[in-house]
Amino acid sequence: MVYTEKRIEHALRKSGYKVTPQRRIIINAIINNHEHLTPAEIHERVKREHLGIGLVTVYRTIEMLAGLGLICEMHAGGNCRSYLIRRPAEHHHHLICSDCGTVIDFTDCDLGELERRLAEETNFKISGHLLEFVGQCRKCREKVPAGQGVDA
Amino acid sequence: MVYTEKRIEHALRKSGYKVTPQRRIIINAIINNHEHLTPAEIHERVKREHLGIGLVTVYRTIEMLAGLGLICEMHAGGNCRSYLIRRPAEHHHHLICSDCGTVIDFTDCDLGELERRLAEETNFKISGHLLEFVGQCRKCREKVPAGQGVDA
DNA sequence: CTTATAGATGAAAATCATTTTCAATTAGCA
DNA sequence: TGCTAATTGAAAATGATTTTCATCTATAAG
Repeated sequence: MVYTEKRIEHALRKSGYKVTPQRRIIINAIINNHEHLTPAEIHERVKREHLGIGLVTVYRTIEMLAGLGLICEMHAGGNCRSYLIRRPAEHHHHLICSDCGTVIDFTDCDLGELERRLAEETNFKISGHLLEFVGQCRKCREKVPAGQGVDA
Repeated sequence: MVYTEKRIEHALRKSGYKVTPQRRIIINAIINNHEHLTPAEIHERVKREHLGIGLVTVYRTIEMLAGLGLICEMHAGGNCRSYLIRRPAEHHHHLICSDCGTVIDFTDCDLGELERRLAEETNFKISGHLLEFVGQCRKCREKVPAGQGVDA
């Protein structure tokens, strides 16, 4: 299932939110981008279309969209600043290039067995998980002269 | 392998860092704590022993320790503020209670097969991964009257 | 045991991300 | 069309983190 502008607008209305031009522009900026963006980066892009949109509105819209599960956050390697990524809320994971930041999504993680065991051992009711692989994409690997070890 | 004060001090010296009383106190505060702490929380605890230690020094020490791989960061659920956790840099993962914040570590993740396949499919050189389960621990589950759905 | 010095410290200021406040505006229902 | 609650943007407030800089100190060298 792919999130189109229409579908998102419908979801907003269904939850009692108004569909404003600002929100439309912000949503489109996120939809039309295949990388993860910080709120500031989204604001950057959004301003190209409509100078007046304030960063505050970006924050507010992001919060709303995240609350509805229409976008999701990501946590790239070392630094922890929360990045946002355009993506349906479906279950998926990221493979991130530590050099250039390229993100590849994948869906199959096959953690059911581990989750079951953990739940049993710890008495937790597990509601979800975050799985991200970090590495170096081919392009970046070809750039550097020799291998550098990274540890996680 | 458990990180003792001695071992950590040795690691610092080996890397050319000086071992100061402040650093000792900060390291001990982190070692003697089994929960993840924010820099501010570490500062809290550290001040009990030595009023003079500044938050700045906590930040600087944390950065140094993280750089040496002696402590690690964690990324708890929704909000992304970087938490620090006392733990050897050995490979391990977290199971986090979304209500009370309790963290349980586990080491076996069995992602080798998936990692191999991803590497092959994407041409990435994968250097590590982040895996965190989120759920509700028994105590917190018993507190609430009925089940509330959480999605990840 | 001194001494010299690079590295470390702490206070204050600077920076940067995020949130709050509030008056003006507007989407969408009646 | 008009009403009203929701939304917006500017500015201020807040909070976390980093930088600056003068002072201090761990430690290597003598």
